[in-house]
Amino acid sequence: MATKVFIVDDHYMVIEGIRSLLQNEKNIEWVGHASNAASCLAFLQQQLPEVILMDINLPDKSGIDLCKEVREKYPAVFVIGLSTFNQQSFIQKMMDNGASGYVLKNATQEELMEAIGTVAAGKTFLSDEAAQSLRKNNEGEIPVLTRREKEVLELIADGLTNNEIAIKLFISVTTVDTHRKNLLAKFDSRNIASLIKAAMQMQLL
Amino acid sequence: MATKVFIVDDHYMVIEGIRSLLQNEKNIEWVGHASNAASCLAFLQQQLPEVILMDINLPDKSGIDLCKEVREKYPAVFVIGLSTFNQQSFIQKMMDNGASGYVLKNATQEELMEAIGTVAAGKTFLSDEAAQSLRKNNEGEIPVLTRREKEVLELIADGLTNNEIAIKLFISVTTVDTHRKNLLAKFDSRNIASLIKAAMQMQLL
DNA sequence: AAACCTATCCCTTAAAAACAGGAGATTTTA
DNA sequence: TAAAATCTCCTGTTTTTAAGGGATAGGTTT
Repeated sequence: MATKVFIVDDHYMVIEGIRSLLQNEKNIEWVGHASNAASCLAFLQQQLPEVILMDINLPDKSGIDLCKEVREKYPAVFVIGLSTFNQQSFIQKMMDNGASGYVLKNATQEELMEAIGTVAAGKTFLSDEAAQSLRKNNEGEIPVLTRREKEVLELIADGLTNNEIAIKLFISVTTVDTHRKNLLAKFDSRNIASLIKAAMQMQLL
Repeated sequence: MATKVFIVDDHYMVIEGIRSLLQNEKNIEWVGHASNAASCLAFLQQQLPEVILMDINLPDKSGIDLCKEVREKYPAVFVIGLSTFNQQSFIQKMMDNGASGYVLKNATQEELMEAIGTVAAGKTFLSDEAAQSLRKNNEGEIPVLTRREKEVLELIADGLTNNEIAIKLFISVTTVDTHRKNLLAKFDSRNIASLIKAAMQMQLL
């Protein structure tokens, strides 16, 4: 029986590329594609594929969030993350949110087929580079930030001083300072400059 | 006569996608593809296409640099930038380095065909989104930094204090301070936090 | 030769951030 | 419900930045 595969990617060229890679495979059934999270969810109400190839970068919602939502609503559907970047932070987050695999967009047809097969069988597939990336990064993990910390971080990155942030959030300057302190600790940064750089690299800003 | 088209992109899926989009077009002749800058340059020594679709992100060299090199060596070859990001800084740099057009990877077949046709005729093609992005960004242009300023900027982003930077570069703290001052002015930033964010967005770090 | 860029150095002052350490109140979660 | 997490606020001290001013010297371009 053919594995039913669905694609979510906002790049037409990538969808075409995957379609072209899979179209002659007999044990793959292409059930459709979506270019954003909303139409993906709409599709799933009608029909359930066995595997979803999901881009990390979607226009309306990040693939990381979409992955979580899909896995909660339809536990039988397996998700393979799909990304241009070989960035540990993304991979980590996708796997944390229930993805069964991760494939880079420079994957070959063989690798893609292997990934789909492995994941459809309920196992985990990580492309070589992605696996490497996961392994080596014990340090450099993405800190878990609270809502307030994220808010403060964004305002800091926008150039506001503690005082201005305090006014904006209706809290005391000392509180802002505490959040700043905790941010520095969580990122293991010496000062705001390196903190902002790290946060940007981790796509937190 | 068919337009000879060559692709440089490190993502196999994208190459497949473009190939699939163009394969039934009679006025397009697919002359080959490369997945990095080096093999692109090697190919050009053998055969010259009329149009190169060039990814911005290549493993060995940025598309921005490759574009410049190709245009200098082979002025008859027109380059269309190809990118996932609709980021003004990239577009700007590509055009500055002699690209004749810029297309996003979510372009449709029609848009891609139009781009190739326009560029092959010696004109400029910018996809709608890219054009918008170029227009609105008179402000937010990338500052021109001196060698020293770049050095200092990087050290600041790495979390060093002025004092540490001074020691590292064998210059006075006041000099570091001057560079910092000039950086803030060039980026029109209020403080280092927003400066680092801006620099990261412009891919200067 | 004059104009310009770059890098270097100096001063002052006020504001801001970093560091240290504690502590009460409210949610979340196990 | 009890423990943990989160948000809140405090008092200090020390270090670093920001922002203003100005100056000199070497090199490049025009």
